[in-house]
Amino acid sequence: MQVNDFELATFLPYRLAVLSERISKRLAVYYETEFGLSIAEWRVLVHLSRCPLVSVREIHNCVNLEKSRVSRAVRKLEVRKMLRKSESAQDQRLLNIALTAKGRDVLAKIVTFALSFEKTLMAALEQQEADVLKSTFETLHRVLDSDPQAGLRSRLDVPAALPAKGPV
Amino acid sequence: MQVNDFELATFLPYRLAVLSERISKRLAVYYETEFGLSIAEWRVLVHLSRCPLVSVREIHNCVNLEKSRVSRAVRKLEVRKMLRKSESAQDQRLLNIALTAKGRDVLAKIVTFALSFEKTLMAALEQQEADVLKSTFETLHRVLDSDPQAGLRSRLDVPAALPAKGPV
DNA sequence: GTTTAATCGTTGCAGTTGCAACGAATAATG
DNA sequence: CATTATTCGTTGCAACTGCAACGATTAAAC
Repeated sequence: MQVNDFELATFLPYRLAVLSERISKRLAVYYETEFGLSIAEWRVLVHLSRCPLVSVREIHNCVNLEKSRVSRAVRKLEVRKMLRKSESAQDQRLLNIALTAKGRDVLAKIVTFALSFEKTLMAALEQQEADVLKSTFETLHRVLDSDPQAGLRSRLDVPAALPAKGPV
Repeated sequence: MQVNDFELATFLPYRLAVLSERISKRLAVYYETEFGLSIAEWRVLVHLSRCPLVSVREIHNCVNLEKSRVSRAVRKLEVRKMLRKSESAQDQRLLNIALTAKGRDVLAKIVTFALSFEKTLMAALEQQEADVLKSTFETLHRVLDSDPQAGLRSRLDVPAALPAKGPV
């Protein structure tokens, strides 16, 4: 193997990383300048809109964030009154985290922008391209699923059809 | 727009980020445990194998890394004797950065692994999927190219066919 | 030729990150 | 019941990050 044969510009992991970062940063420009939120905080808000009363661990298991990162994002969102923390009655180790009205308002605005941004991206693709892209994500994830050295896939990233037994 | 209609799991920027991170981390497991390298250092090494005598700025322009990140990666690689720094004769602001034999050896091993890893990923895709994926990357980049709020695309990430006038 | 502007690589700084370890609470074991 | 394991959310810490500013060098402007 000649080292010089290697082309970073066509190397799949690199291409994915560059595109992904560029897209994420464009979105972040919006919610950072508009609401001073980080990507972790944005993901936490989104998860709370689907799951109204959840623990730190559950968020961690669902949105691909380290639990310490979730913990810190939650604290910041609490300080800014976008969510409320209370302790679970059944299990005092757990937190019940829930959106406030303010959190819901902010999230609604970001979601509106996020969807229109996504629409702009997808509009540039042929229908067939969009379909292939979707199935490609799953195919590549499956390759990693069978690689013991690869990290695990978050529950939410596994298509609902797949076996999803028990709680997160 | 109902906030609850928003599904993170099918949101393109999120899906891209999750997949990209999972793939990059799998690769990093190799070069971190084997050679103690970071992703920035790995990209610097790769670039040097194509461009034997380059400056910090040139690496920065080519591999999507902040110049301070490049500067620090270069220093670490120099300490570990994988590259050599010398100052340019024509312009004393510039550095001439070049791989050492050791750097070439280490890089060759990583490249071997990287290519076989990429092959494993691509082998799971139909030929048509692979082609579509490639064009999809370019299509999405072009959408961002026309968005003034999006970051610029690095030179190396623009297909050679596109106008590439003048030095980086 | 002198002054001003631009570019080079580096670094100070403040904020963020992941990891490991922690105390508190619950579950499992004997 | 008592003891041991496990799980919860948090935090200390060291490493990393991006940004802005820096001195040094070169280019541009006048």
